[in-house]
Amino acid sequence: MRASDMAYGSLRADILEWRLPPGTLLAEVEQARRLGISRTPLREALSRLVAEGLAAAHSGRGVVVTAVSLAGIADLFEVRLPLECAAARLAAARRDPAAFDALADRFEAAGALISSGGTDQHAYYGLVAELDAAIDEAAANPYLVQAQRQLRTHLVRARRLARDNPDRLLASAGEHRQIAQAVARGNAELAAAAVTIHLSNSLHHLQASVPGPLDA
Amino acid sequence: MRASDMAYGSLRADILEWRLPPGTLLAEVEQARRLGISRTPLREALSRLVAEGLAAAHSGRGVVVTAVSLAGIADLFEVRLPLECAAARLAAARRDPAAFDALADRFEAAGALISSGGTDQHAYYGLVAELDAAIDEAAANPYLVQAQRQLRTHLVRARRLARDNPDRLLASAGEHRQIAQAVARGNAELAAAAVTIHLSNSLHHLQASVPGPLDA
DNA sequence: TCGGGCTTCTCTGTATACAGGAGTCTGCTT
DNA sequence: AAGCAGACTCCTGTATACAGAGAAGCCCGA
Repeated sequence: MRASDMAYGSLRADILEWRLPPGTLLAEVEQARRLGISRTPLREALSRLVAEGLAAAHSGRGVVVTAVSLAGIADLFEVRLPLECAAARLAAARRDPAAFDALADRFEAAGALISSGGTDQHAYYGLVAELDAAIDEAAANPYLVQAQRQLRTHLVRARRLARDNPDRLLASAGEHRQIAQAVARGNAELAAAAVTIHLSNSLHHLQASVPGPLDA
Repeated sequence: MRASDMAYGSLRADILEWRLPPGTLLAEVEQARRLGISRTPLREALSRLVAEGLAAAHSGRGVVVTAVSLAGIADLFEVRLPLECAAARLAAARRDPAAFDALADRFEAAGALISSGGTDQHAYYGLVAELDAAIDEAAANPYLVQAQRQLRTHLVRARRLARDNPDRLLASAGEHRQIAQAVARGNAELAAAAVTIHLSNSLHHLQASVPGPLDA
């Protein structure tokens, strides 16, 4: 493992999990010392974060962790909607039915688990990530995967703006189950519709649960 | 201007204009000497190219300019279609009518110029880039702009696979005029339809004019 | 003659040293 | 007291030196 890859992964995780909140100044010498590496690989990691949009080069003063705002989330979903729909359509056309049937079953089980109160949020988001990965794999389009990766990165950070309650998690599980089922059946339009519903509900929940625009 | 920015721009232009054809090995010391800079800023430029998908890190042997294939172009357009449609819809909703009316007029003039034989391909592609930029600006969505920038980068390279003939250029000018007009009128669905037609024709032309899959 | 292993060489990955510039603080002037 | 100018300081941007890893070539053995 290269030191720059390690630094990139570490910083990226720290930003995504809000250990490095928006507005944090990432000084080169400080971060290099913190991670136990030299400035050279750290600079490469920082440039990758900047390219990804997780940090911005604050001219002359180093790079700063970018802000997350309500307006930004709306923009994010404006792009996610057509892209996720396209991915779902392609996946429906090229999928392996068994894989998505299995995912649909697991979302049904997750829904039952949530209703019974045994909510494991971390595990649930892992399952969502599995569905995303399965759709990406079925869509088999590297350009699509790259674009999705960028957007999902920002989504992970935006999630922390909202308090996830069991009701929303239960509804989300049902929506994801619908998506997986539609893809499993090879019904592209149904899959796109299910994605549209899910993203619409997801955005609405996010906007409703954030008190005001949070800049930092 | 930073040396790394200069190197990035120079290498990017060289790759896009096929002065560095697919498969070219970009050795650090060689390129650094060619550009008259040190390895440090050159490495930053290379990492940006890799992140952009224009080059790939060939483990242990440096980075190599990525290939352009027919299958890759089909993938590219699979993503471009929903994204350009979304951009056109947003632009139609938020546009400044005068700007797009002016662009429509310029495409009409460009069409007349092409029919009369005075084709200036370079200037025409510049006009297309202006329309793209105007749509981006009107859509006012940074995530969309970033995704589009990535895709259009690869498109520029793919264009060189096809021989542009005056007939196709004339048709393209008409299609772009339709897009600009639809956006100017604020008709989102019409704009999306015009984009769909243009991309479909564009892809068909590309696929028809390439003899076989070109890997390198 | 062909294949495998070893050696060597080159190239990447990393660390560090140096220079230029931007920001800030302080002191002076009005 | 407030504003401006100058200098200082820290931080980024760049160059270079060094080490380790991978690849290629060569030699030896079968």
